Amino acid sequence: MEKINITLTDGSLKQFDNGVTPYQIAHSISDGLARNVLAAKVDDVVVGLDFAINNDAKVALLTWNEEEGKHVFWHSSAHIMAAAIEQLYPGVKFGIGPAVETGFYYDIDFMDYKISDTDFKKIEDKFLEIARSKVQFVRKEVSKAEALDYFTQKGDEYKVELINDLEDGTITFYESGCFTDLCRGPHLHDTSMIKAFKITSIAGAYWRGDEKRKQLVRVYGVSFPKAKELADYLALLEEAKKRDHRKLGKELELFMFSSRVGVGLPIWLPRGADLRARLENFLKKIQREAGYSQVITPHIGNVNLYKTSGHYQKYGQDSFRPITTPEEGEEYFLKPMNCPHHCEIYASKPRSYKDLPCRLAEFGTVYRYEQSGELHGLTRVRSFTQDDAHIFCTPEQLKDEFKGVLKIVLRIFRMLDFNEYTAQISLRDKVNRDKYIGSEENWQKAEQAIIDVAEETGINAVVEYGEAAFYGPKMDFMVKDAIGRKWQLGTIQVDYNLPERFELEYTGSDNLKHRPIMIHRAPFGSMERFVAVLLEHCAGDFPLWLAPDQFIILPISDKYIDYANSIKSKMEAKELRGCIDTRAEKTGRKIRDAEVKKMPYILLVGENEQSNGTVSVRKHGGVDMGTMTIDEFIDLINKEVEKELSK
RNA sequence: GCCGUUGUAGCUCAGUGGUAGAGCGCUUCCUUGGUAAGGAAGAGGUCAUGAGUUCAACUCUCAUCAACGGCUCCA
Repeated sequence: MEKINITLTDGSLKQFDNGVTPYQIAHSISDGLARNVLAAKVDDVVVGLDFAINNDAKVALLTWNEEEGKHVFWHSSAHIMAAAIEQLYPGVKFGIGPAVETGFYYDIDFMDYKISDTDFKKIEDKFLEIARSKVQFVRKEVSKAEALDYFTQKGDEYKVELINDLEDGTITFYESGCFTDLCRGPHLHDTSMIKAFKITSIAGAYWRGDEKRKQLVRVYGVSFPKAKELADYLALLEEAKKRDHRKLGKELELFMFSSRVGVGLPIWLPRGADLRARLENFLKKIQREAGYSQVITPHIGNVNLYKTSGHYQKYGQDSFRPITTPEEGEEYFLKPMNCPHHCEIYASKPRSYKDLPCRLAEFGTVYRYEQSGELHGLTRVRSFTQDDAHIFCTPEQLKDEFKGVLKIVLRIFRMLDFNEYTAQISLRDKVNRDKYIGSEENWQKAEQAIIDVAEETGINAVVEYGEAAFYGPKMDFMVKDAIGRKWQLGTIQVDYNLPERFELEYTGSDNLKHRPIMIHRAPFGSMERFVAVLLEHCAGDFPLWLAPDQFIILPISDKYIDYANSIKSKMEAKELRGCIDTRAEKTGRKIRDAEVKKMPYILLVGENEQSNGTVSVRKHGGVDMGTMTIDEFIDLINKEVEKELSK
């Protein structure tokens, strides 16, 4: 028998008979691995365990510990869930059923069946019944005609539609018991490893994501090789709920909503407004140092402004209705973006190349209509404040300007310990380039500049082709919230369109008129979303420089309230902020309440402290830092804030 | 906007076809205390809103509004 060379992930080389399967390889290594292996990657292609390897190859065995292993596991689970549902609801039709980040879903047309969470239990039971019976996944290559024939007969028009889009000769079915599905695979060998399953939610989902087509029922599920892992996962979800910014925002009295004010319109309460102001002031300071000028523009703008910018044509119909003046019938729009206003500022006087770059910054509140079902706490609202700025520069300056912006973004992320962000560079479609405005030369220059800057800065950015806006390439920053949803925060966008539309110019050294390039940028993205994500990130334990209260003073008894007041005044004179718990409660109680309120420093004052002019310091979390003078404590806070700000 | 779930005291939640309950919080009083809950009393609710069924609706039905989980869209 002919031998082939298999390179394993640890770099070791082993010889096997030609036609060896990943399962056999796993088995040759250890019984344990053979029991746990879910799928394999052969030369970077994920395959099933029965895949016959016919030439020298790199093989990685995938277990539950690998994302790709989990995905195969979940994808197979999706099939079993579909099988369970088909048995319980004969005649339903199936759309697609992929694995997702955590678990999987299947889009199903339930025909006349009504389905709700009361049905979950029986589907789960049926699922486990099938899984326990150790059903094998059998791969079958079929011709397009056969495939179409099968699903036409079954009456599943969704699968027929999918098959019609496929090339003949590449179509495979997977059979698991009596359920046959169109599927590229790969799959588990059999269902015996799927030990736990739960339907997590159901939702409507348009067929092929198209609002105009039929809405199917998307059934979300998650499965695990061990029952305990399911329990752990559910516990983790419970834990994550405690970090939810909507819950924390209410508890810490940072912001609120009122349906009487209007849905999706956040209201910042005093403590939240103060916190936001600290963030804004911090960024203003950085921007001042980086040569930005602060501007302020109105919350509405004449409809013609947005006709010039193009926003009206694109968003006019899907936005708040225009505001009209009673006498003249002029139309105004609530500002959906700040850029048109800033373009007007740029255009307000002649500019020389010596004036560039011109950096105009504004914490500009914008208003956008979002569908009611889309609103979500502070992360998706109808009125929000962008930490916006527009940089007008020459093509030569683009790269440095981009780099300058990126530095600000990264500094903010570093300071707030946002280590798990993802950066995405969005470039033009590689093939279809008709839809992009701006010269080929400028685009190339800008795209290259972004790539170079990312490299020089050492950030780990994913490049996505075809994701650029029609007006220019961009770089976005995404951060996950407590439940794992991704939100876009910062963005840096190059724009050739608006300078064109507003006919912006500068006089070059050649005494000719040139068109500047514009960069839109918002390091936070929006103050609302940023604070939401920050709140979830730190679970309400804000860094000291941001915390609404930096300390709370707990008098041991009301004999020491006067002393507490004198300390508070001293600290306020040094621009530290805090409060006093004057309730007639025992110290243990006051400490507990202060801990629950996430007070960074708890200062106990009683007889000892009063007679010595000191405070007893306890840090949030229970660390006793001993007794110190008030000046020492002020110094302690200042040093900590300084350290945080210099990260 | 669409699909599904939910809506009872400031918060977290019980509850029943015969016009409401707990814990926490709040108010008052007692207690004046040393590193995560001292004691007692009291106030507080058109049971989201509107219609319908019924002798009777917080409970059943429908509609509306809002919140929550998704879908299309986006900071």
